[in-house]
Formats: sequence, structure tokens, C-alpha cells
Amino acid sequence: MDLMSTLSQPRPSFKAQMHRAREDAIVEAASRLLREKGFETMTVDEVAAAVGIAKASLYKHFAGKDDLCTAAVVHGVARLQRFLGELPADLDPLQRLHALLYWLLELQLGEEMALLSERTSALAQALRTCDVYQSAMLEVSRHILGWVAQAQTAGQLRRDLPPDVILCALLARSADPMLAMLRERGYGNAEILAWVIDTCLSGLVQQPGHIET
Amino acid sequence: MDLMSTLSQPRPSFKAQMHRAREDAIVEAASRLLREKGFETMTVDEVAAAVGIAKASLYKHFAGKDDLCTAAVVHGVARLQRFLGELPADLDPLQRLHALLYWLLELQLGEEMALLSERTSALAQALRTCDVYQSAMLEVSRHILGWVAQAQTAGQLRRDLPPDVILCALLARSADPMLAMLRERGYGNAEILAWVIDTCLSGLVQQPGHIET
DNA sequence: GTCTATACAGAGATAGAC
DNA sequence: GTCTATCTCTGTATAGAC
Repeated sequence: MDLMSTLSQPRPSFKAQMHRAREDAIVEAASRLLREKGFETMTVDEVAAAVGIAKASLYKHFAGKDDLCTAAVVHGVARLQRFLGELPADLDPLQRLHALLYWLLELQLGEEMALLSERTSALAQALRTCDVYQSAMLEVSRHILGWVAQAQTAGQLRRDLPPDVILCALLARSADPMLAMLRERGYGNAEILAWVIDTCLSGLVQQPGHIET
Repeated sequence: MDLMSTLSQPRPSFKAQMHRAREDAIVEAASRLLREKGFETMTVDEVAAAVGIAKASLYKHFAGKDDLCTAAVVHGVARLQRFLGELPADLDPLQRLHALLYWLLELQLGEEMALLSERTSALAQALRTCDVYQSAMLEVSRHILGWVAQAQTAGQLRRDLPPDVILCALLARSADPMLAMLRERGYGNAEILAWVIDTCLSGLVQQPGHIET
């Protein structure tokens, strides 16, 4: 079996590969702009310009702005799913949650991509009716909820909070304005990351001297 | 001194009073819409319609959308200042911070007004160059930082965090997406409020068994 | 499928009468 | 100061040639 046939296992034609690569480039650009400027402020022109194609060409790939940005968010969730699945096996539940938090916040500090879209945007509405997104988020939630439950039974996380609440407390950090506020005050990314993770997790972990009710 | 002269102490003419009342109504409507829909999504037409006046009339009061929404946010900060100033004198620093958090979150759950504008909106930029807003926020920050410092020396709050960081951790809750996420999952406002305050403060308070470094 | 050029709609802002 | 009617610009989306 030579290199060519190895690379083209399910026989995607070169054309199809290019097509896919182009779409990936578009989604990536859309992700970045979505993160930097938000759904309402970003423009399709900007996305097209960033990729280096004409706007009309972009509309051959995606039906509209909503469709494009939905794809971008789904792409982000897929990355999150991959991250969750690839975590080293030797981490205990709490370490996994810590790693998750780190990953979410680092993403927000870099200008890469958006997970939680702004509550007010039209995109939020589009996502609510997007099956792919909803099922992906459901799986992510289940995955994390499993760890939360484990950490709770292991006595690492507070048992007086519903797992749901802990899940939300963690995921919500990916859009926490605290990071931007600290940035404005001149702090460095490393400090910010450490503080946000610390203050968030400290509110969730089971304290040594805590009295259970 | 009769009633009339009492009511019109600094002699604001009826006309001026009406003018002021009208502007207040406009700002109030803008605040609510800003909170519900965000800066980019809301329209000046909606504000005018909510107040019951024509859009052109609104433009006699405010120079533009930025100006109007800036006024709305400043109005909100002023309310916050009043709240801070009117807290009962018998509360200790930590109780004050708790009350502050409660106030901020309740505001977010009701659909009233916006304090932190979305990071991406054009409004955020406008506020950055608005002296009135900046100085008001500075005073609010100083006020709260004072309580934080007191709570830290009293051993109520963690001393390993800069007061700045604690301040941000508290204020950022006013735009925490965690509330919306919990709402979507069907929880009631009272539960949500309690959990967010709990998880936030638990990460900041000095734990009984904590070892200082 | 990619381009240039254009149609169309929405929203911010203004003109001018009253 | 308030109104109706209008201007103007921007951004989504499409038409049609290649």
C-alpha cells in the first residue's frame, strides 16, 4: 500500500479535500472573529476577507451568517469533546475538572474561539434549535457530570451542591467577564488564569474543616 | 411655606421637571432593553416605542445611541452607588459584600438594567472614554475595596488574594452566564441566587481549617 | 465554485412642518 | 419639543458572467 492510497483511505477526491480544507479555513476564521467581536459586530465580509475569498464564494459553503457561526460553535464544542476524551488516564476526577477549567480559560485568553455565545445574540437562538449542537453539548455535559459525581463521592467536591450546579459553575467560566476585568487592570495571563481557577474551584471543593449538613 | 414652594425648592419650572421626567423614562426604557437584548440588538426605535414618543423626539434629548446607552449605564452605576451608601451601619464587611452580591445578581435576574456591558459591543468602547462613568466606577471600586481590605484584616476573606482580584470576582458576577445556564435547566430564581452567591463567596472567604502561607 | 456587481432590508440619524 | 417622512449607510444575501 503506497503513500497515496494510505492518505486517501475513504477515497476523498482532491477536489473534495480542497473543499473541506476551504470550509475548515472559513470556520476557523469565523471562530476567531466570533470570539473577538461577537456575533452581531462581526461581518461576513470580514470572514471572507480573512480567508481571502469573495463573500459570494463563502455563501456557496454556508447558507448564511447564522449557519456559518453555528458551524463555528459546533467546531468549538467538537474540540472540547476531543480534549475531554484525550485526557491522561491517570488523572483523578478533580484533576480532570482542573484541566478542563484551565483549557476553557486559556481558550478565552487566547483569541481563538467562542463556546458560549452571548446570551442576547441571534446566534444563541439559532443554537437552541440546532440538533448537532444540542446533542454535542449533551454529551459533553454527561461526560463532565460523570467526573463531578465521582469527585463528590470521593469527597473531593462539595456534596451539598447538585452536580448540575457544579457543571454550570465550571462551564460558565468560559465566558466569565472577570478575565477581561483583570486584564484591563494590567495583570498577566498566567496570574489571571491562576486566580480565576483558584477562586472558582475553592468555592466547589470540599474543605478539610467543613461540617457536612 | 406652602406645598408648592416646598416641592419646587430649587425652582425647577414645570417644563424643566417634565423634561427631566421624560429623560428619566427614556433612560429607564433604554436600561431595560439594554439588559434584555444587548447594545447591538436593541434599536432606538424600540426605546422610543417603549416610552411612547417618536424617535426624532428622543434625539432631542440624546445625541445618539451611544450617548443614550452610556447614560443608561451611568444611571445604573449611580443606583449602585446609592445602594452602597445606604447599607445599614451595623453590617460587618463580609455582610456588606454579601449584600452587594445579592443586589447585583437580583438585578441580573430581574430584567431591569445592565451594569457591565458586553465586552464586544461598541458601548464598551464608548464607556472607556466616558469620564462620568469612569469616575463613578472608580468611586464604587474604592468603596468596595475598603470593605474587602477590612474583611481581609478581620480574617473573613482570604489574604492570599489581592483586593483587586476579589473586587473583580464580585463585580464580574453581575454578568455571569452561570445564571442563565441554571435558568435554562429549570431552576428557580431563589435557588440560583443562593448557589451563585455560595459558590462565589466560598471561593473567597477564609476557611476555618485553611493554612496560611 | 469563484468572482464582480447589485439588490434589499434594517436601523441610525435628520429635515422641516407644527 | 414633538411629530411624520425621509435620507443614508452598512451589512446580508443574491444574480449572473466565467
